[in-house]
Amino acid sequence: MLDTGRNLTHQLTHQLGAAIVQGQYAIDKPFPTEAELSLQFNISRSVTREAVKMLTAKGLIASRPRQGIRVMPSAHWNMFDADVLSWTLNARPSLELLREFTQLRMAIEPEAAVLAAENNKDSAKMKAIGDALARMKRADEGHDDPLSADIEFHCAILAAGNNRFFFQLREFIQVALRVSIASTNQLKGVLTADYDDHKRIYDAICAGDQEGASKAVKTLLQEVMQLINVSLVKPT
Amino acid sequence: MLDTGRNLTHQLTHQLGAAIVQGQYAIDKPFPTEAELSLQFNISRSVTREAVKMLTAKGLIASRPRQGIRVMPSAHWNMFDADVLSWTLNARPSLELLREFTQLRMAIEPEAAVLAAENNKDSAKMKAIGDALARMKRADEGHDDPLSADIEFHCAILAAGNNRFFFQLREFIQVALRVSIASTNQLKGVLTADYDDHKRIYDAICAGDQEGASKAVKTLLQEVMQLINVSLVKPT
DNA sequence: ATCTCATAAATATATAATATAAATAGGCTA
DNA sequence: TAGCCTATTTATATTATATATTTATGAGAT
Repeated sequence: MLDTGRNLTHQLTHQLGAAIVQGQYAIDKPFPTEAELSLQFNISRSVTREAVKMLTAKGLIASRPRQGIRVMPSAHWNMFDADVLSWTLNARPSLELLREFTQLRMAIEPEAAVLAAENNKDSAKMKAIGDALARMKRADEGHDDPLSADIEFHCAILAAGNNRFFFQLREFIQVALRVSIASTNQLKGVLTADYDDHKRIYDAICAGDQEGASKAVKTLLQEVMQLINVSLVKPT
Repeated sequence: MLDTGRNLTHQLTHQLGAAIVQGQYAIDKPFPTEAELSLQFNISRSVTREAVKMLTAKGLIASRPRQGIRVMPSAHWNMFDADVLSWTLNARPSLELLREFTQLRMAIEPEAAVLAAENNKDSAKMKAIGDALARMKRADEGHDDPLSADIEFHCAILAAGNNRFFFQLREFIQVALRVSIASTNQLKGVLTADYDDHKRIYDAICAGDQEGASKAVKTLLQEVMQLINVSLVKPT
């Protein structure tokens, strides 16, 4: 136990973070004090405090003298933090959460494609999208990992828009796609996303066709959403 | 110095976080070591380490033995963390960043309105939107704060959609709207946003008119964007 | 009885001293 | 030149102790 990660603080952070997100410490039930955690994990007080501070920074807990540490309501958790997201997806790999994630994608990605199309003069960024598309083709022929190629394609679009907020969402999308698909491999269809659908997006962006790019992304995501909804109604 | 915030660790975290985001520590220039920071702020090693861990959790820095602490490239900063966002906006209250933020809103908020319209049976959440709208009317007559009412309205829509990710964005939108408008009060027009524009959004959501709700939000945000673009081209 | 104020207890906060481990740079050897 | 020591730097980790903050308790006054 406690031996994944770079150092003790990180290990404890991940262990506690995962446990909290998993609901192991209910919001009303008492959370262990610093002293108890140190004892329980056989670890020094400083390490415990540092881990507590990291989880505090991510919005999972808060601590005050005399009151101890308490778990914050999940509304306060920073879901856009890659760690928190990955703990959440691993703890409860529910189709419901996957649906919510896809709804977010349906907001973000069409607009990201619009921004990319607006910025289609930046040849380096266009090339990055094209390269990812090429990887997808190679993956179709069995010479590359289809999931990685797919993720890279969507991230390249997010990066192409000259917008720091969209750029930042790459890691988020990356983690969510990888984790959620890994844990719900029943949705195999998402993996083998059509090359042609993606090529349509790429072509529209390169042509500077904002409306077309947006539409093409929406079409793709609606297919994903439909798959999820079918699975939600009639779970296998 | 160092007396805002709950405890020493938080104070140091905010001070260093703001300084980093402000570019006070360039990414290539050496960052002070733990020992130097402790000396410089006349503070114990533990407090320094805890602050470093909090900033690490937010993606601003990373630390390794022998190498010390280094500032991460800004692409790695967790911009969706309320602290990081507020430091950034306060450090560089640029119209450019405001434009990027509004582009993000144009992705998020129309879809949020769609989800809210989809979920229009939840009377408590509909009431929350209605209450915020009422506050806006009162603000128009000078009996309430127009900015707070405006923010509350948009956050109520984000909360109405039964989607954890959109819900999480409330704090983000809240901070960004408050800070950016506070520092760019030249855009007074954003403050006195038309009551009628907002009422149209509310009505469409209540009626379950997804398309109409989306359109109404887009119209509102396009006005904001136009104002920003005008200011960007011809700064006052 | 109820209110107020002092006291006590619990817990995080903060400091300090010391030891260990990891990573790098530089020099040494082959 | 390549590979291997060795020294050094720096974060990492432990431990002991002291302080501050908040809540609960109880005594005394009204």
